[in-house]
This record gives sequence, C-alpha cells and structure tokens, in this order.
Amino acid sequence: MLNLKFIQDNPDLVIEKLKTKNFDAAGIVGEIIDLYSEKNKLQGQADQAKAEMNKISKEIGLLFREGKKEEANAAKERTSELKENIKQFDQQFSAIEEQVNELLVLLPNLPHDTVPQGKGEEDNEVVTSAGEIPALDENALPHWELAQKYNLIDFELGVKLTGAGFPVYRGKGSQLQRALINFFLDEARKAGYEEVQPPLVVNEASGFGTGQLPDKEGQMYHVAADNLYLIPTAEVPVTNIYRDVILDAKDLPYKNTAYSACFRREAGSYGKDVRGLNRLHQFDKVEIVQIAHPEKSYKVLDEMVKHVSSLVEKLELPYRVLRLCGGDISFTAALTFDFEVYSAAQKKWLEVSSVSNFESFQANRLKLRFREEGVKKTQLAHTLNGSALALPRIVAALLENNQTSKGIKIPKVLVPYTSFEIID
RNA sequence: GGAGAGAUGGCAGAGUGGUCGAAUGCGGCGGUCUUGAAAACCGUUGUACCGAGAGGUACCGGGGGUUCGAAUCCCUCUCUCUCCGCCA
Repeated sequence: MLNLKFIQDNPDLVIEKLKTKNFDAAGIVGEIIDLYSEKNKLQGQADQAKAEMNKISKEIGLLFREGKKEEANAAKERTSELKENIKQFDQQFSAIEEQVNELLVLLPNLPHDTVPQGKGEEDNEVVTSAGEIPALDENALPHWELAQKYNLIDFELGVKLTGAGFPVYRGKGSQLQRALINFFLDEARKAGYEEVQPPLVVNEASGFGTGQLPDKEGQMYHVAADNLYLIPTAEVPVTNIYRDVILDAKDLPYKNTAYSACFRREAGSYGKDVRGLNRLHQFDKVEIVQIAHPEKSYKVLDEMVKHVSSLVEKLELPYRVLRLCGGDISFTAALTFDFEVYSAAQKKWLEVSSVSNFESFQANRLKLRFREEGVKKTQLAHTLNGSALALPRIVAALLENNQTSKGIKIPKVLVPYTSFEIID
C-alpha cells in the first residue's frame, strides 16, 4: 500500500511511475487527493466540536461537584446540538476513510527506475546468464519419466491421496528433498540469516500485511471453519513477524530464513506447463527475508541476488537472471529479479526464485517502522524477500541435466547431505 | 468438546463514571555522585492524525450502545489463559 501522504505530495510522480506497470492511476489518484482534503477538512471540524464538547463536559462535572445543579442542567442542553454534529462528522469521516482505503489498496507499488517497460514475460531483461547447458542424448528423458524410472516421485499416488499437484516423494527422491532443504538452510545461515520455523497457516491480518489479501485471495487455500489460510510462501508468516513493531535503526537489517511447505491453488492455470514438477499445489521452499533501512535496501537486494546466484552455481545448474519488466512484475514489488534454471530435457527455462524489494509497500500495511537514534518520528522500513530456493523445479533440472547412462549424478555440494553420489 | 477467568503503555500491574493518556514497580534514555563502574538520588520515557505554530483530536483487544462525560456500565465479536476430557 502506498503512503497516503506520499500520494498527496507527489500525485504526478505516482501516475507517471505506474505507467511502467501499465496501470492508469490518474483517476484513482485524483479521487484520493480529493477525498484526502475532504477528510482533513472534516477532521478539523470534528476535532473542534469534540474539543468544545470535552470542555463543556468538564465544566458540568465541576458544577455538579459544587452543587450547582441548575447551571449544570443548563449546560447540558447546549450539548445536544454539538453531539449531533459530532456524530455526523464522525460518520462522514469514517465513510471517507473507508473510501480512501478502498482506493489505496487498488494502487500497485511504484516500480523502481530500472524496471523496463514491457507487456509480459517476453519483455523481461536478461541481466545474467551463466553455466553451461548440457548436451544430452537424443533419448534423454524428462524429469517425470526419470522420477518414475528411479522411483523417486509418485504423481499418481499423490492423486489418490489428495489430488493432482500433490506428489509423493519416495526413497532417494525423498532424501534428495531433505538434502536440498538442509543445504539451502545451511547456506542461508552462513550468510547471516536467522532460521525460523513459522506456522504454515496464517490469519487474515497476516495475509493482508504482505499483500496476499485482498488482492490474491483465490491463490490461497482457505480453512473456512477457522478463517485461516495455508501459506503460499514462508514470506507471509516470516515477514509478519515484524508486523506492528518499531525497530531501532541500529539493529537493521533483520535477516531471517525459513523452510516451509507452500500451498497454492493455482486456480485457472491448468493446461499450462503443469507436467511433472513444473507446477504444483504443494511444494517445498526455503525463503530469505530481510527488513532493511530504506537507504540500504537496494544494496540488500544485490546481496540477496548474489546469495541466490551462489546457490544455483554450487548446484552446477545453468541459469539466468531476469529483471522483470513492468508488465510482469508483481503488484507489490518495486524491483524483482527472477532466477531461471535450464531444464535440459524439457528444453525449458524454469523459474526457481524471485527476489524482490518491496520498499515500504508491505511495511505500510504491516505498520513496520523503525526509529533513527534520537529522532522521535518513526519511518517505514523496507522489506525484501527471495526464494533460496524453491525445490521442485531445481529437482526437475537436476534430474534432467545430470542424467547419464549409469544414473543421475548428484552435484558435489549435495553429496554430504544426500549421502549418495548417484541415483541408479 | 465441557467449565471458568481474563484482554490496560516495552514488560509487570493498579484503576468500577469526571481532575485518567492513565498510579506504582521494572526496563530504557539523560543527569548528579564516582578515578571508572555499581548502588543511591533527580529528571525523562506510547502511537497516530490535524495544525505554520500554539495547540487540538483519537486510541486502555475489535465493533456497537447508555451518559453532558466511559479504561470503568450494557450488548456483541475476536483472541488469550486455567482446569477437565480427548490426543500427538
């Protein structure tokens, strides 16, 4: 959510910047500004009326104490009109506030200056390309066939237990999952992230804080009986750790990492790249989150991109980093780098990480503030997060790229975690 | 699932209709004292909005009501805790 005052002070900037996101904000911004001045006018009137009311009430109290009943009763009569006015001001005031909030929630975050103009994925900018694309045999298998051949993942069994998109990992497939999770968590810890194990189910306030609600309500599984949501990413509970808090500037940045299962309904995405591990309803992911000082958040973003790069490099996967264009970047992000690894049998780039700076967009919803030493006024912090990494597509690429006639080779860094070097 | 208790400032914890944005203690910050530190003592210490400022307003879990006036009374919702039952 953009800051109300910021919009008020920079309406043209907001409209101009949102054009990059292909969002025409002129109407909404105009309405917000009108409502804002109306709101202030009303508040001035309401506050004045309330001040008078408070004054009279105090006087009445004193008069009663002194036993001047008649004067007190006379004073009472003066209040009825005031009371009515206050009631009306308050009603109008909260109606306007509600309207403003409804409009505010419609505005996406402003894109960073470096976000390229564009309509969709095809306009994303490749900023890095690294690693060698392996030359596989003609008869190389896609990962879903490899998974079956080596009994690593049972998709049909998942359908029996739950439904499509809920695979059962078994044997070395299951061990490989565990190895990756531990590897990712260890790497994050070495990079200074504190590990946390958050709940996998969150309440409405948390969903709102990071921006899943109300915008992407249909994306999450909703536990209706308790009005709770299964998390689509650990970003939600981990970032919400910092909801409604005021931090000391000297303690920034806060760095957390968490492994979690992630649940996504993926409504409406059937038929598109859904084979095998490409798109699931439940998957594992290690997430990194940072709460940063606004002046340092882009440095932090770079650091996070480097961290994720190091992970795919250690796994010896060919990858590229994309700077998302205005048409592809999310509603909440100011700047996002996507990581894609090449899955050599499918001959496809698969997104395995998305690293974003949300600036103060989430912080404003979260009421996540910090205070500079000696300064009374609080400021909104910046939030950032990234996948480091999402497992399924990493597994897909590992299986496909490392297949040999003797089996599937495990990258060196993972061997201490898997305790086997080859899947055969 | 059954029964009960509760929700107040960073924490603990008073406050049952007016002078309460809220006692007191702890913690934090500043100071006095000290070679330094501790102790002791003194002062200070919530957030947000409006206003050029003086200042004003709101907030004692959320919403509504009674009243000239509500942290305090009433209704309602949510959450937390304790005990019992069941269970990992």
